[in-house]
Amino acid sequence: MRAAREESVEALTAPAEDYLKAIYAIGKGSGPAATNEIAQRLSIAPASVSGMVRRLAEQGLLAYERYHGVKLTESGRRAALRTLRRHRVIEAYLSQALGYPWDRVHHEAERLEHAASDELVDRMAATIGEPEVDPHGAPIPTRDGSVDETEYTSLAQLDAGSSGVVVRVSDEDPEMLRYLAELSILPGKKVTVKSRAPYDGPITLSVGRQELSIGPALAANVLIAPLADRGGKRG
Amino acid sequence: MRAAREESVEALTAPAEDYLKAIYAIGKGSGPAATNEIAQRLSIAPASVSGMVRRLAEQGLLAYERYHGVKLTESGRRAALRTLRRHRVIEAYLSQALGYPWDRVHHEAERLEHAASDELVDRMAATIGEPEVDPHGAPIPTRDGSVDETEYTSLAQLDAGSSGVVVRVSDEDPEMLRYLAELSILPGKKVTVKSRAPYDGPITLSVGRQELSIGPALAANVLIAPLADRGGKRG
DNA sequence: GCAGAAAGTTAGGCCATACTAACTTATTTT
DNA sequence: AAAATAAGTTAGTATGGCCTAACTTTCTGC
Repeated sequence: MRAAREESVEALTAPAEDYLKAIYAIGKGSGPAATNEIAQRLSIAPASVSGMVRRLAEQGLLAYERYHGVKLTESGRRAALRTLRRHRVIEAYLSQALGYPWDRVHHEAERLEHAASDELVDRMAATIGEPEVDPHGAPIPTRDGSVDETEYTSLAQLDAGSSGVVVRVSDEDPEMLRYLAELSILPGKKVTVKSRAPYDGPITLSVGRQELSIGPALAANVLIAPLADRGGKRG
Repeated sequence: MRAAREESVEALTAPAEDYLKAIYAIGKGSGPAATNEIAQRLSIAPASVSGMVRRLAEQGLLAYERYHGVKLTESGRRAALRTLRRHRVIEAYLSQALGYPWDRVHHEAERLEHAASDELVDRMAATIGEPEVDPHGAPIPTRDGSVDETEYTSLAQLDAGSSGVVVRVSDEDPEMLRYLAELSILPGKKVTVKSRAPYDGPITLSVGRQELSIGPALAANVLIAPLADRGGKRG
């Protein structure tokens, strides 16, 4: 068995790190990822994915079976989490230490995550008090590669009458983030679903003292930790 | 004349930025740079430089005459200064805001300078009070592209009996930086040359209360703003 | 002013990463 | 289970950035 030789510690290129992150996100850490899905997430042609995936598999980062998608190996998973940690620590640092607006930290972190050393990232984390989540509520992997992988319900799935605390919003679309901030739908806020119109209609909810209505597409981007039903209509 | 089309605002690649920085450093901002010198500074083969230099010239960043070296165009100079500003602001920020050790800020900044946005760099600069020099004493270009290009004397050129203030030390060699720090030869310190042994022999100087001897190779890496001669032996 | 040395360039490769077009395999539908 | 569709791969090409080897130009020393 000489496979171990392939897993040498060459530094990963920026595109390689992006592939691993994408595959991690698609498979929620351990599941398989389809070629087309990777391509779509990275905005590249599916044909390009085949080639890159082969190279990453040769490096021992992916388990790849032709025509059947890929999965991260243990070493691939570690690499993905390392990048994810960098990304999220950088986001948190930009936001907390430099007053960077929350709708733009993601974009900046996308580039910095490939350039920042682990030492820098650790110093950033220490400086802002070892945060556990990034500004959008995404959990920050620890130095040794563990993460909270709890899966939350999205606001779009919450029944009328239910309440919950916003734990996380998706981070990529600046415009959406600005809108959510305007509505004060932010991590930590308590929301209650008042009603849901049928046929993918608007969802009415209360956040703090406000009452507002949002579409299901937006609601799907808001993850919730449900609270006990406050005893209203059910099912 | 359609040459202007070539000068479009495509983002520069990291290697391109490195070439421009090197050419700037060699030509002190405006002079010509020889192929071999660029190659040496970037640790690549001279043949590789020819190719890259052609591409950069096509983009309007360099004035290139085959067999006669290159010079930065105005647009190339601006690009070089933009990168230099990023580099030095990042160094200053790492040092002041994150307690990064001064012998390692250069290395970290070398990668971050290609990834950090102008906005980030401006925020960093603002956060640490718009510094004018980096931790090694190198002047930081302003947002609008001006720099102090004063040329200082090196400690190796200072006559016995002369004094001066250390304004800058070269930043690339961590070991050297640690040694200089140990000797307390740091920007801002006053030094006086006590004596110089002939045939490139050691230079004896006083720094604060200490008296010490260094070789000319090291002394050449320390730039000095001379003070009035304190009236000793001359010539 | 010419020979040899030094400097610089071209030629021909290589690798990573992307692309399109054409083909193959897998899945779904009927 | 055959046909249609979707998903995935291969083939061939491009580009940026690097390499070595071989060639050309420029400079230097007599």
